[in-house]
Amino acid sequence: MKKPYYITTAIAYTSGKPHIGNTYEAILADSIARFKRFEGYDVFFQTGTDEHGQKVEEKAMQKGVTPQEFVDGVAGQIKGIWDLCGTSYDKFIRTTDEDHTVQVQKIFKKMYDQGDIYKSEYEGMYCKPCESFFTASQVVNGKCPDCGADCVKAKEEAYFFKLDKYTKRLIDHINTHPEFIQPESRKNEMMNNFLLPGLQDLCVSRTSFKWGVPVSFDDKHVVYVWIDALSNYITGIGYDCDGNSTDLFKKHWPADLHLIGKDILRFHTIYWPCMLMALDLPLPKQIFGHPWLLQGGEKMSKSKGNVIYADDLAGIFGVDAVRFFVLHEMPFESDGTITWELMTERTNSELANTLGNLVNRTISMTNKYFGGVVANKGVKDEFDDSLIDVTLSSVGKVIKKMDDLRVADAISEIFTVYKRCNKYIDETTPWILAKDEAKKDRLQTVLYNLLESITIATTLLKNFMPETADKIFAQIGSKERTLEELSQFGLIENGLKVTETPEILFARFDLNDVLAKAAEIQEKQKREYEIAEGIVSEEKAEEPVIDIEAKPEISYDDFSKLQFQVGEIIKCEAVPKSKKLLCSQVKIGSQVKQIVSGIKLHYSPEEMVGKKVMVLVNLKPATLAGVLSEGMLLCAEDADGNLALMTPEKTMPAGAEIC
RNA sequence: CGCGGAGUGGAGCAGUGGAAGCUCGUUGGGCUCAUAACCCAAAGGUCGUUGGUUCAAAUCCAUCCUCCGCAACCA
Repeated sequence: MKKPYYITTAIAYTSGKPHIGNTYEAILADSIARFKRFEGYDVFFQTGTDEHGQKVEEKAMQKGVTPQEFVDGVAGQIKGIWDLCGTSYDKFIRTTDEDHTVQVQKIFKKMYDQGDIYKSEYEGMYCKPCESFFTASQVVNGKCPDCGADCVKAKEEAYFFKLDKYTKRLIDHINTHPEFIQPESRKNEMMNNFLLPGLQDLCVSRTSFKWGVPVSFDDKHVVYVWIDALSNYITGIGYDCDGNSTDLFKKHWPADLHLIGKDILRFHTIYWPCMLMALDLPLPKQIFGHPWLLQGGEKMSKSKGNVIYADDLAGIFGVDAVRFFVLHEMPFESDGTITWELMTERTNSELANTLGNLVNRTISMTNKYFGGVVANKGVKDEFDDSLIDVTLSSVGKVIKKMDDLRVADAISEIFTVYKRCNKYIDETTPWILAKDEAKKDRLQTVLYNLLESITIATTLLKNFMPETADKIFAQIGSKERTLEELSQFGLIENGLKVTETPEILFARFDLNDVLAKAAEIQEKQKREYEIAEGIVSEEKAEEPVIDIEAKPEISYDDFSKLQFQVGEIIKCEAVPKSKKLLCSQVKIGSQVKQIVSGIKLHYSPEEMVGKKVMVLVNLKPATLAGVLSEGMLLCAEDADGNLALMTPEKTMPAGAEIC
């Protein structure tokens, strides 16, 4: 029977589109999953989305959609990017999946029943405008770090998970399982910072927002992120709290590898193991906290407009170039860098020059000298052994590197073979052999050896760059090998025919072209961000202008007859039996006027209240739809009839004259 | 003295006690099958500072400097 292998990524939070750093994790996990399959493991690869929480609730409200609609959109976007990048997940779990939420409720209840979870109060600094709690360390001089308002000490009812009960067991486990936390340097961080000083109990429920899994026995509370999100690793493969877990779960738990960002290592190496102990489940075998991919040395952020997205990169360079970059350029322990310049340079040198050109020149020569026919004539030379040795020995080296999760080094080993092939061409000088009819068999053998080496290396490459590998096999006409076959050199059968028209695998990119495209992308991104944050209006760029019929000129005296004032809407309701009318009570100075306006299609009564608007005050009162109107609210109207109330650009008191 | 990580040729990185390496870039040369690609060679580093351990230190210890991350309910 095949040995099982269960690998997961962290589930991505659905607050927005994932950038290349998030995508890196999915691609990294994918390459490991593919390699394990290649090695003959029965692999289950799970990824997905973490969809609950306050931030999602807020973002959804901003957009005017329900949280479910919002996460459906973002989850689709995330899945789309994972798919685009060719991640071969077996399951994409969403924390809003019903089978997941049911289990989360059961897990919570079980922990509560057995005394691991208890009800208490959370005390912290509370900011009223933000409706948020902050820790003492987050608060700046007693002010809210977000909005700057004063924070007050406040209490909130909450459930807590008892961590200290399991701390000692966890410390022992970490000490006796050195491979548990990877890279090892992170282990000390966790031990010294958190475990050894002693753990505070973990807050596992909230009452301040609603978008979460409800606590089944206390509907004021929703399950807070940890129990909800972390348990995806077991619910996704069919864990059941009541003992009816699926065969899939029995086969694959404990997980072989949780692949996560280093920023959430604490949750995975401390909270998650404690939770598993409470459920009496074995701990995952290994947790790998990978470093971050940084844009030009700094963290990516939307407001800086320097976020690089996988789909933008793939649009220019192609999916496999992106996979190659993130897999090959990331250091093992420290953060890696991605810039458009680096991406261009790497793609040109490694992919276009070393690999693409090698395949292209080899096929070209085979066509030129032998009409595309491949054959091993067995005429050896002094250079052959070294080529064969480098090729065959690469297999073991790649496996060794992958065992240590050294993906970047594994890819380097494969490229060592391609480079050796290029050197072999120079050593054997096929173009000189071709001039001598007597050396034809030698020439054909040289080309055979090249194609054989390329086939072997590309079989390994397929785990990291699946599309490219398939293209190469298609062009050569050879087939990918099994792991067992990789111990032999010379499996291509005589008579194989390469393609007559080799396509360029990777075109070289001109840096200036790339930078121009990048600038375009970043400009667009910045604009989208500003629109989303309401900094600029959507129509700002290329805004259509409107021409209206000109009215006769008036004198200043004519103008001064009109009295405009700022009015504050203190009450507003729809006018019954009317399609368009809203009736507002408008505070102007010390008096309140009733004004009816035809803006119901554009403003709801609720959003009207509190607005400061421009009012024509001395208009003769009139009755509209049976309701008295003592003035007029001024609006701008565009060609489509959309209305926008005129409001003062700075805060002004009700009654201020507009002149 | 909060905790942790990092500092290696122009750039990006490997290298945890025993003759300073890799890729890119630069310079020179070779070659012409190929995507101005490929191959060879050279230049370029007091391995952050200062001290210590050792026959031997980029590597271990100490000190200092600089940068970065984390600091516990911001997912």
